[in-house]
Amino acid sequence: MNLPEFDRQLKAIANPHRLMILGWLKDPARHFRPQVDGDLVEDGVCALLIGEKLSLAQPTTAQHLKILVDAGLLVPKRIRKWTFYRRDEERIATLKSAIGTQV
Amino acid sequence: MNLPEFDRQLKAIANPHRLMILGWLKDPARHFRPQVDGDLVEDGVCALLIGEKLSLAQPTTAQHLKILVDAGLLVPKRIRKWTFYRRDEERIATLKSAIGTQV
DNA sequence: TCGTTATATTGCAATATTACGATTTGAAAA
DNA sequence: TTTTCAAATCGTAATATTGCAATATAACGA
Repeated sequence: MNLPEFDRQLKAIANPHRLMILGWLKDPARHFRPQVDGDLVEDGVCALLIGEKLSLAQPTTAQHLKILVDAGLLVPKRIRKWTFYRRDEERIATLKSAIGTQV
Repeated sequence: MNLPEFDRQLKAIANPHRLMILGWLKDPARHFRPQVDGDLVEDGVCALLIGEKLSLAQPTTAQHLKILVDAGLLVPKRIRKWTFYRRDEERIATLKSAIGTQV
């Protein structure tokens, strides 16, 4: 893992709101109500529901989600009008492993 | 672990210079020349040597070290004129464990 | 096509972070 | 006591982060 990416990922998780997003997405069905289009687990959670739970303005939520996507920790999936977000468990596992060896 | 402290620790490690400090202090003898007062492993590494390796100005190095100490990841020890820094392996292990469960 | 809904982008303000020079403090040496 | 050296603190500049309002874009529905 190259250092710039590692650093970007560490910065991505070093924020309470983004930590909450990652936590909620571990078990979407437990934290979000069912969606019409897109399965909570298969496709991920709609940005609207995440923003609702964060109690932040829509652009701010979008910004946090972008940081997590750019860090490779979330995968976005556009379905119809919505963008659903789910964890990239493989990248997250790699990050944790890197923290284990490099910190 | 309360969230403010966890967040402070994540922010502390989310910086390339501070990551390097933590990395070097894992095996001080490998990365630093012997010191006159204070054992590299027992007492830790002198701030001067750390700053030298970072190629940063003294106040900047002191600031980085303070952030790591405030996060509980480094332990400072004043001996004579110098302050030596070593890792707090227990706190670091606790942090890694928290990342494992919360990220 | 026109209006509505969901998301993304832009621009901006407030605050935090990172860096440095200058100065102060603390301990030791002259 | 005075000087010297290591570290800490202060003040400040440059940059990054975090938040929001306004606006643009994309996708749908009438």
